[in-house]
Amino acid sequence: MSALPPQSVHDRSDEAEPRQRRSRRKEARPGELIDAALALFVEKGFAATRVEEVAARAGVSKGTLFIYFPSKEELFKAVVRENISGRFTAWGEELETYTDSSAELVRYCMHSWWEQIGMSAASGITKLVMSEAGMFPEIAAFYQQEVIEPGHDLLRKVLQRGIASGEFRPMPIEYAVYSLIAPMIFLLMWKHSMAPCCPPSQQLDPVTFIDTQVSLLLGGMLAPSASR
Amino acid sequence: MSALPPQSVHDRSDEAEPRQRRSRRKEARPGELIDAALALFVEKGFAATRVEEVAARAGVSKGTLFIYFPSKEELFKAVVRENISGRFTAWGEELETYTDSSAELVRYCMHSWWEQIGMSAASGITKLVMSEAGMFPEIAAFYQQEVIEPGHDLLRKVLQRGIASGEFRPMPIEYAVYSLIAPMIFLLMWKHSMAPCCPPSQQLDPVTFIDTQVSLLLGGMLAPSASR
Amino acid sequence: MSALPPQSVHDRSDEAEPRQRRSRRKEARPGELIDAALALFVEKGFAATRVEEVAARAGVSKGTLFIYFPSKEELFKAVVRENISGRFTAWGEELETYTDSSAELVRYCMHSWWEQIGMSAASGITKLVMSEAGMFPEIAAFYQQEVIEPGHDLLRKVLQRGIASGEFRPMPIEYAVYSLIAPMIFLLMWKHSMAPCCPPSQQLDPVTFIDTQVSLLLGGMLAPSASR
Amino acid sequence: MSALPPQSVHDRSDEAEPRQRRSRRKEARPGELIDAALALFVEKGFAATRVEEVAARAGVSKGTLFIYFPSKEELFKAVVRENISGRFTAWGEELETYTDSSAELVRYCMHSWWEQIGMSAASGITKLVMSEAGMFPEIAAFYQQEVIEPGHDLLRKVLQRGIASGEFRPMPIEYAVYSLIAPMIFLLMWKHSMAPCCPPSQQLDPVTFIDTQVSLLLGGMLAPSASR
DNA sequence: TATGAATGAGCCTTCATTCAT
DNA sequence: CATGAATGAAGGCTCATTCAT
Repeated sequence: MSALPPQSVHDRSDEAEPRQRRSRRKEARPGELIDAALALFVEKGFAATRVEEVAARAGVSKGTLFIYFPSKEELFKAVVRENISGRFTAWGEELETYTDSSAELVRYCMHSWWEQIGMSAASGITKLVMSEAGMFPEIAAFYQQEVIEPGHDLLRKVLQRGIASGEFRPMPIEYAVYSLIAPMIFLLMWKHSMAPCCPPSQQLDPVTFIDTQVSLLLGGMLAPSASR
Repeated sequence: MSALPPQSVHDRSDEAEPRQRRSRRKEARPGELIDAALALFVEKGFAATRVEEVAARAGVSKGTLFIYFPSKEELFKAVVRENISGRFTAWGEELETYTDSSAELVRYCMHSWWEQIGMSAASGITKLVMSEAGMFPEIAAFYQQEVIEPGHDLLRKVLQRGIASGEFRPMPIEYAVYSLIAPMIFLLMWKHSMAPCCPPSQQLDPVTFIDTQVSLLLGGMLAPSASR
Repeated sequence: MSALPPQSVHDRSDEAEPRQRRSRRKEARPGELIDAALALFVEKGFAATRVEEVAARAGVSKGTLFIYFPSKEELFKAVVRENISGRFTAWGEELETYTDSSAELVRYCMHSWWEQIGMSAASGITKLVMSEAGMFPEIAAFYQQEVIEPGHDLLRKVLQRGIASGEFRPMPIEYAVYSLIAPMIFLLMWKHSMAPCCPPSQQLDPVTFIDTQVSLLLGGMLAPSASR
Repeated sequence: MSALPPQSVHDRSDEAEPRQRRSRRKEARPGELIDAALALFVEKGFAATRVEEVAARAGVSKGTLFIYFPSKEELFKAVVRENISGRFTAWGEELETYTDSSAELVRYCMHSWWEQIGMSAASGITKLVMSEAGMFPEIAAFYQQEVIEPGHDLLRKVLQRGIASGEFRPMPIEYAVYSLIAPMIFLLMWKHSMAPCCPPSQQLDPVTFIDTQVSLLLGGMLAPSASR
């Protein structure tokens, strides 16, 4: 995990050198707007977010936003599109060369996903997409296709690897994959929905949650011979 | 309908006997409005749902809605309040008298929940609450307190029952409970968000999903001695 | 001309009895809005007229306008549609039974048109349509078809009547018709465009203008035998 | 270009020799902008024309336009000012030396006006001024003063010449002049408004129209003695 | 009590105008 | 001078809410 390529898909966090005002920013604008929009859409929902807020958060005026995005809706789509992790191919390659046990691989996948997606700002889009799916069915379908499906494929391979090696017992793969996806989706929804409204006593620690979850699931996946 | 297990929390679905139109409906109005609102809020979100639509779906005029609910926001709160299952106490009693194995109990809980909550019209409020949590933090907190917590307590007891009897191995109970909750929440979100946008090939069968999920988790919960 | 049926196509000028506020006005609203819109569109043009002004002039709020017309553009179309004179059929019948000379008939037509169209509030739509033709080609085509054409047909019949009776000499009828139309259109445009901006010394008296115009044209139309 | 009959007021149509790009164009800029603006204003109206379009059509950037014209309104005024024919003095001189009959002179004036004004790009300003008179009263008054009045004076002289020579009968001169102006204004309005929206079957041929119009009017102007 | 016409605050979007480069 | 990114006032349109009937 250490040597992995940089974090988030697009990185504009460092406002390091305030060089030439105009020209430099011009290229940065769309990204800054998308970041601002992501944060606000996730927090308040699409409808309740005013474009003026987004613009203000990106440090520009309302009009400027419309230079880069023809409408609020297109901004939304851009937010989703831009935050769709293309990391799956990288992960796919990582999987090919993985040498440890499949149980370890499952555990690694889950934690890795959390660290790279779940903890990043991009984590909000899943919540966003699920919340706004009713209003943007195409977006939801698109997300399903571009994010859920690839992730699903990756995990299927992981489980097949384990079954092929005899480490895992046979299982209904398609549903078992969802057993891995479900807690992660839950974690995201929780983080962005209930967590901010709950007292500290009821906060979930993601890493512990994932650990527990994986341990339990692996208990059901590992072949009896591979006793623990 | 009489001998059936307690259906939905409130039932106005059957327009069976059109007795006295006026009088009967008068009392039913708020409930009909809440049902209509629930359906629309879940489908389109709070902001994108017009009160006029809600009224129309309930068969009344826009003005009438405001006789029963002082504002759209209050309508929302009423929707959540009204759909909060008070079934937990009933389930609690059921648990006390349950005699089968704890593994069976877990399985029973999950399926029972799905049949009574997940499949009902009320299933949407969870999606609703999570989606709108950003806009209605009090509602989210309220939901957490009135629904999640009791459910959590119930499941905790189930697990403790298994551990106490030696059927389950020791485990971090709080997180293990979330291992049971997570897939159910995921299922709800899925049903109301992605499912309507996905091709048939990618639809989840809830029962199979729950089955697989429970089997895998139980694999991790059951004590080694209780080998399968 | 005195005994002619009522003036303007639709008459809402008399706010006589302020009976019941709500109900009575409801039916009057669209008409009041159309009248207000006509006046403002003619005066300032389509784009420079704010819907709020129209509403204010009709004595309602901005929102009310949109109850009756889905958009400013539809309001514009309604203004044109509503002001399209259906008087042509009545004139057509009048023509059939006319017994005086064709020269008199021509003169009568011109003055009659001025009194019934030119002087009415509806006179502005011609100016409006011509001014906005570039932005509303369909409207212009519609107007051409529903107003210009019927008027053209009527005048053609008048000229044919004169030629058939030998009162007029043969002439290129289509263009001769435009010789009658042109000064009337000019008069309208003038009234709504230049007149309000010109000093009194340069105002045209419509009746004198029409008189002169008709006299001159008839000079060219009358057969030589019918010497004056 | 030197020996040619006085074309349009300003001519930038021929991009013939692409000499020194920069320097030559620099001087031409305002004119190119005015031409572009004229075309667009006539086509779409003042309000519906975006300055950016004008700039683009003139091949410069939006900002450049504002170097030459302080505001869109000033651009409009410049368009009108620039297109005001100073040809009246030339025509006035032509009139002094004209030797043919006054009837011929009238005919000549009308056709000449059409060829030099009506057919040129500048023909649109009349339509423009009349359409936008409500929004730009000063412009309308200015136009009246600088264009209509001189033209009116010229035609008055023509008629007076005919009356003085006994060729024309006495007539109310001021209104008779408008009898000549009206069809020309109508023709312009028609060309720029209805014509583009009408089917070919209803197109007017300007020359035939003018011919017919003049013939008819002359019929009413010529003294009886001067029988045809 | 039920209705639905009316309201007006609010938001998205446009576009003339400015100004740093 | 030329550019085009940025601005922000203005205006079309929506919709929750009110209230006379």
